[in-house]
Order: sequence, then C-alpha cells, then structure tokens
Amino acid sequence: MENPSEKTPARWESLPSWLLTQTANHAHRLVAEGFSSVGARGYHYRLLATLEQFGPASQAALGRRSGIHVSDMVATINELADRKLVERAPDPSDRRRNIISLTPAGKRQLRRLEKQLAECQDELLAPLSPEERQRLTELLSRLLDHHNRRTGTPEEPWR
Amino acid sequence: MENPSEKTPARWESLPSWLLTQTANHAHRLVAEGFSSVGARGYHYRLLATLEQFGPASQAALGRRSGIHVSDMVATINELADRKLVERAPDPSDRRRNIISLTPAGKRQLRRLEKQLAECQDELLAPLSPEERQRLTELLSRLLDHHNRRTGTPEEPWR
DNA sequence: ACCAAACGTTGGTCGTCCGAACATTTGGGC
DNA sequence: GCCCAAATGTTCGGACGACCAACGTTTGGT
Repeated sequence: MENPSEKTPARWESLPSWLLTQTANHAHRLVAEGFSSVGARGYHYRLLATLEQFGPASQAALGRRSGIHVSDMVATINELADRKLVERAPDPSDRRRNIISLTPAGKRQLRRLEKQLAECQDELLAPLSPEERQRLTELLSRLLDHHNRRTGTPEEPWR
Repeated sequence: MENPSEKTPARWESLPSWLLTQTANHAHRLVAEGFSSVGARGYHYRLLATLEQFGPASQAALGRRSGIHVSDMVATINELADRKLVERAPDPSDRRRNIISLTPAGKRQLRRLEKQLAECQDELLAPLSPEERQRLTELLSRLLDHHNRRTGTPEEPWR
C-alpha cells in the first residue's frame, strides 16, 4: 500500500474483512520492523518463545506448538542455529528426531524480541483508551477462538 | 497455521498484534476462498470495484485509488484483460497512459465478487452480536485511520 | 516380519506488499 | 523553443507468512 491517496473513500473500506486485514498489515509492519532491527522475523520469535515455554523438543512437536509448518520449521531452525541461538542435536532414543534446544544467546535474543514486541503493542493501540483496548482484544479473541475451532485443531497424540 | 494444536496456549496468544494478524488470516482465507470460487483474488476485486466507483482511468491513477502497487497493477490488469473483464486502451491525449475501463462482463464479475464478500463478512463475524460487530468495526476503523495518517497519504496531484 | 505412521528435508506455490531500474512521454520554467 | 524534472507503464526481483507434495529413514504395533 504505497500510496492509498486520492482521498475519496473506496466503498470496500468499511467492510470488517478489509478493516481487519489492513490493520493487521499495519500491525505486521510494526512488528516486522521491530524484529528486523534485531535481525529477526516472526517465525524466529515464535520458535524461541515456544522453546522457552515448553522446553526442548523435536521439530515436529515444535511445529505443532508454535503453529509453524514443519517444512518452514527446517529453514527457521537453520537460520537460528546458524546464529547459535538454538541447538540441533539428534535424539538418541529416536533416530528420526532432532532435539532442538535454546542456547543462552537464544534466550537473550528472545528478551530483545519481547521488548520490541511490547513496544509495538503500544504503538499499535495508541489511539485507544485502556478500556477500548480491552474490548478490542476481547472481541478479537472471541473471533479467533471461533474460527480456530472450525479450522481443525487435531490434538497432541501423546507425550 | 496448519495445525495450531497441543492445547497449552502459547504466551504470545493474547497479544493484540497476534490476535489481529491471526483473525486477519482467517478473514483473508475466507475471502480468498470466496473469490477463488469465482476464479479471482483480492486485487481483482479491488481493481474492478475501483473502476466501477471512479470510472475509467490510467493505471497509475487506479493504483493510487485502489492502493495497489503500480507494478502489481500491470499483472492484475493483464489477468483481467485476458478474461475480457477490463479493457486497456491507449490514451489519445497522453501517449504514456493506458485508459482502463470496465466491460459488461467485468461488471457482472464484480457483482459475483460482492456477493461472495458479503457472505464472508457474516461468516467472519458469526460469533458476534450486531452491537459487538458495530463496536469492533468502529475500533478497527479508528486504528486504521490513525496508522494510515502516519503512513504517508500524499494526495491526488490533479485531474 | 510387515506395514502404517511419524519424522526431517527438499523444493516448490500463492497472495500481498514493496523496491529498483528503465525507456518513453509529458509539461512547465526559462 | 529547449531542457529537465516528473509522470507513466513495464520488468524483474525480494520479503514474508502460509501451505502442499513427495521422498527416504526410522519407528512401533501387530
């Protein structure tokens, strides 16, 4: 959206789907800028955060928990492993698996990303009062829940 | 997000930026499905709607009005012109320009897309009451306005 | 022992957004 | 009238998130 100008509002501009995707664009841009200032992108944060929250795990399990597709997981882990933010070790008890774990440097990076993320939330919601922010997140949560339910959420098999 | 499972909620899942981008993903998916069932995608609708609303115009002007990048405009028009939904004619008064106009078939396609779009809005907002839908769109509009203002909106030069 | 299932990996697709570069044409200032 | 800055259309390419198909290896249950 390089140049939305020519003032006259287009007639789709009041559609909820438009409002959502466009504000999401702004949100994504803000977050991406914050992350890239530390040399990262969304998948990096999600993976690091998942690792810290649930501990070391196989790539497949990490994919399920973080919502990152297995095939993207490979590239993401490669990128993080190159920067020594994450470690990939073979699972001795199952030779199909790699066990991914967070390094101290990875933890530090995660702290940086979280700081960026927090700042972005504020910039994103700047024009809203605390009560309005609350109502917005509540409404969005309901929407997200609803659609996540209908878009299959298989369940963790075991372990 | 093929498989968000493993129930335990990740800690970023309550962040406004996450809620926004994810619900926007669902919205986008719904709309894209609706559009693709008629063989179109977002840019097609935006271009057709812009043409109907503002009348025939040059590609650059259409880009400004629809928020589609000039370089994407080329491909979009190509695709629509191939299907005879749009016509590309040289501007006799300015040989740099093409004048793009909507064909009757294009108008019919636009009607189809609008129908799809309307259905999507309802599916998207299904879990919300009319009042809640109202409040959501109001909050999102405020956010979008705010960020659009800060992200340059140059103005239409003339004509 | 067999087979279905899980795992990691490779190599794509798609849509939206965006930038750089280029040739052509134009209009305004001088 | 001339010149230059600006607008126009076009091509190419990249980032990012989301996704899919296929393959070889390894596994666990039967």
